[in-house]
Amino acid sequence: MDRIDSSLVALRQILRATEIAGRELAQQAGLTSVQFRALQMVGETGQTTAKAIATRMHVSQATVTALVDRLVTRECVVREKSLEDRRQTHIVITEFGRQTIENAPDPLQQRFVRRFKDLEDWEQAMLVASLERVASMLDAEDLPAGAVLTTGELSRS
Amino acid sequence: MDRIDSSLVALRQILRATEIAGRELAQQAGLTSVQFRALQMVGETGQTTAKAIATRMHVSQATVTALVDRLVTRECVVREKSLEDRRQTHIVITEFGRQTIENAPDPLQQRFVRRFKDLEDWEQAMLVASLERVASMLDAEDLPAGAVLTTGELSRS
DNA sequence: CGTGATAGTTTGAAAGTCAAAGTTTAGGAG
DNA sequence: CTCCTAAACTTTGACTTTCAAACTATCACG
Repeated sequence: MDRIDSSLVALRQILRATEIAGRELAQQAGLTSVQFRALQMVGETGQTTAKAIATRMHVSQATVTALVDRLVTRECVVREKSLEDRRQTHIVITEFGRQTIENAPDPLQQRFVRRFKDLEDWEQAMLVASLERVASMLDAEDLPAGAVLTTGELSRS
Repeated sequence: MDRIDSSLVALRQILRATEIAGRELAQQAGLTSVQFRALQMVGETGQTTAKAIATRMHVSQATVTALVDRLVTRECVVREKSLEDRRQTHIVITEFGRQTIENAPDPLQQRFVRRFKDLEDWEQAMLVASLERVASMLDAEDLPAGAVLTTGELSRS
């Protein structure tokens, strides 16, 4: 069955393109991709907790501590003790951090969106249906996923 | 335009599922995902050169040297000076390395393939067309990509 | 035989990652 | 009110990935 190969190859290409774009994106922003991903999360709401980042990135809290240390050094975020629950630390994005995100264009996503808009109506519908189908075939459909196209690194879980 | 969001979300889910599966896969094999990827490449043909791995993984040769060092330590591969061109070193997979690959099932890919086979003919055709379409929209269609579903980490390029 | 390009290794440094142990705070049982 | 457990975080120590730059060994060509 050759279609299986075709589909796997296409899927792999999509993954690779995203991976490479992620590198460039982060590099352009002067951060590593991991740092950039974390910063994006903070940026979504303006502030979060270390725990939330750890959970979303599937990484330990210790890792997040180290990661946030670096974002603090780069003045993209600041730590603020929570007043409600003093065990928590709010990670708050700085103006500089916000600009870093904004000034980092995502050529990959832009390209995709631009081309998607150019498609015929039925084509758009087909693509959405297909992508959702594939996601469900990977048992991915219930994973939380913001509408942001950024790959992350790997390592143990 | 809501379809754009839907498509990006689905795409992101696919990426995440792959990412997570990659971690588990490598972990099960007792290697890191980077090591596993490299081992897979060696396994494809039984042997390669450091340069080839570096090129395919988009990392520097120095990185590959370090990586291969670990695969050698774990007895998954051995280094052999090339006889034709003595500058080259062939990275050759060992029996143990081969077993490591074989014993590491890829649940994600298997799941996908299994479900893909269950689809109606027209659905398969649609999925392939859609995936290839998306790949081309990401300018990914000319990237070399084996028919293997594994994500890689990131970092600078 | 030089001389420049190629393939790899070494070295030193930054970053991501975790487990395990430690700190501080919250919240409930008594 | 006190004590104990759980939760949120940090610290420490160790490993891996990654690179740039410097170095070694070889090839290939004039």
